[in-house]
Amino acid sequence: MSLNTALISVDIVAFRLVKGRLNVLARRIQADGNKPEWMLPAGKIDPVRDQSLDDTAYRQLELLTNKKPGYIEQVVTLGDSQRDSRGWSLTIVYYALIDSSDSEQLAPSAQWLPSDAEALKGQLAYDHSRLVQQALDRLKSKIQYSSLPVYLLPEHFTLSDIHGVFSAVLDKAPPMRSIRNRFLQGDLLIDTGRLKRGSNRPAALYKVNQDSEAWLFDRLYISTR
Amino acid sequence: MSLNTALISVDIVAFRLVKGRLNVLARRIQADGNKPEWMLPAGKIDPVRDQSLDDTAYRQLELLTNKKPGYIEQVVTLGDSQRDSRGWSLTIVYYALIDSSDSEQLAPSAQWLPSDAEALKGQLAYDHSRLVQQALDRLKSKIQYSSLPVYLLPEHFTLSDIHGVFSAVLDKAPPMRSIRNRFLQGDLLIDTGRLKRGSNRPAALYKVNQDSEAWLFDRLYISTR
DNA sequence: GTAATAGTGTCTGTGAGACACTATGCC
DNA sequence: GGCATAGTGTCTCACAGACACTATTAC
Repeated sequence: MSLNTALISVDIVAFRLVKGRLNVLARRIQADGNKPEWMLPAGKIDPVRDQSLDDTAYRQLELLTNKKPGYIEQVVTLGDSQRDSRGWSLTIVYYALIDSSDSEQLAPSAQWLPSDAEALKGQLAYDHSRLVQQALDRLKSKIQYSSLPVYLLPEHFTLSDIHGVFSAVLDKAPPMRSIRNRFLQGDLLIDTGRLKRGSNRPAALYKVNQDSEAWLFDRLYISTR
Repeated sequence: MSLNTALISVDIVAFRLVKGRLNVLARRIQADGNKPEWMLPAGKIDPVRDQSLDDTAYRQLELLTNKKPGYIEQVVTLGDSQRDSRGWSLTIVYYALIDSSDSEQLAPSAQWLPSDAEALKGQLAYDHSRLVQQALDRLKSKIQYSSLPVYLLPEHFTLSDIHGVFSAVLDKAPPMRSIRNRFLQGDLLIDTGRLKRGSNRPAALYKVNQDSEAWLFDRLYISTR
């Protein structure tokens, strides 16, 4: 049996908005020569500390970010004989959405990299740019019929901020009218009563209603396809 | 490290319509005393024969059905320290849709069991009834916005047969009018020109357009929620 | 006041659902 | 012919999208 536990890992694609752009969390690795110098947060299952795979994902991620992400979801498990030269390998891929609050305590070895597909290909080791692509595909799909956008925003945000999430993830966004209608229906958001003041008319600041889980709508936005 | 490869398995929840009811494929195990006597098709990765996890799933399933299923999809990977008394275990769960053609060559140890949740709890060993539930949840959800129903039908089928799939899976179905509008749009189905004759007006027989993959629609049926 | 962004009113389009209707087979 | 199931016509409803409109702030 050439499959051993050294080749089982949980890899996390953590997304975050940095200056309005979608970024991916990466960890520096010892660069030897021309090799790419980054990898995704990843690690082995700790049979003692981890009660479940979700625990493994949370633990790996928190090692770098020092806080619990607002949303994680398993994407897929990949296993094949090609990806690792040592033989059969098994990778459970997660993605995580990190809220873009100001305070952040990243580990020194960690850094946010723009999620641009081409750039990542040159920067990420192993087949990690492919894992990012798969996680991104899922995010791009799910953002269109769920409340996921709010998990990329800070605690308090405006409806325009949601528009910004769509732009960052999909490079296009539904009209504000549609975002408004969708996100203000139900008990999804709570109006904090506070306003975001800028150079123009202030916008209402909302926060997530913690009573409600990530919500699934029953239609896709069409303008984003 | 108490996690070893003996505890990695690929488990398949294969669905099929038997006399209009949703069934799940099970394999007989040596019953010792009062224990349940069935388990899901499952097995280990064969690092030599399997190029990928999908291969493992296909191989395990074909051992029992002797034919390739029309549709498989990975549901989730479960890992925790509770499910197997020997320690940490990892299970990659797939579901498969088997077309309900007449000819079938089941292995002697295999049998179709009604997918009724309560009944399965008493019949399936380990936590397999929970795996069925998770696969069924996915199927119930996805059937509402995809062309999956056709993968549970024989090669030639009528639009009423699709209605029957919804009834079997969800215990309710969209109106025929809606099924018609949805499934006859695009190039999803091909009218074979043949008719299914019964005691009443014959129905047009359709087949799947092999050019088109499993199709995703952009709205859920509402009557099925 | 003007500029700029927030937010509303309302019309159109699409597809699900309701339901009455017609069509075509078996007996 | 009657009956049963197949299939159509068409109205309503819900929600995405388009777009003109009003509202509220900074300056």
